[in-house]
Amino acid sequence: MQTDNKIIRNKLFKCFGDTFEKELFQEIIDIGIYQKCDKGDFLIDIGDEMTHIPLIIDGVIKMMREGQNEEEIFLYFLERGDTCAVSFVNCINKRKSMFRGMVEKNSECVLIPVNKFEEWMVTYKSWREFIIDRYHNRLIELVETINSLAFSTLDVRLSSYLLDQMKIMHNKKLKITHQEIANDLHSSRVVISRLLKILELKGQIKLGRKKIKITNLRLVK
DNA sequence: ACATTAATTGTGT
DNA sequence: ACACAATTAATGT
Repeated sequence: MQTDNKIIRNKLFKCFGDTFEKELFQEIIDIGIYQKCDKGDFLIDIGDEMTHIPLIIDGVIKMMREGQNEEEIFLYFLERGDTCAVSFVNCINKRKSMFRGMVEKNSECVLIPVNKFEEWMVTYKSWREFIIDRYHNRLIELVETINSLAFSTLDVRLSSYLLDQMKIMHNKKLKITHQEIANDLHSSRVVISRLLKILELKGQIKLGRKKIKITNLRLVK
């Protein structure tokens, strides 16, 4: 690893230590490029060439898709132990990224060059299984997103969005504005404000300026 | 500490 | 969806 130190190694081990066999883990240490990114950075943007695969060892990445206009829609989060699974296929085919990955919470990752990625697919069973497993998970998440887009009303989507945020941030207090939620869900701020108010009146959340506290939120469809 | 401004949220039509 | 009021945070003096 280029920026060598024990802390990174330990973090990496915490996330992937029992996923990968020893030799592979050592290779990751040797070859991987450590990168820190701050909130708001783009880890990957739509149209970017994929040259590396990130293994996320800390923080949260928000993946989204952009429509024709300028609007974005939230797809799913990546957290520690995850990797940008969709980029695998893009890498192999030398395609450009379909998604945008924005750093939601200060993150750290280790970048693996594509050629190593392909090599390890053949040489390491644990790598192969890891990739397939993560790809599978992404697919499930995407199907869930599609389901909710197609069949759920906005209030249900909002509730599940809040629960999602809570889970990924490991915090019941969300620092987020109504406008940001509206952008993610492809709705308008006013509508989100109203739905949030209803949730507050039901006693499921507590609203504050730039923050939402989740008290008793349940998903009832 | 106070006044001004900007950003965020609430509500009626 | 739009308009505007109300509230709160940020900044300057």
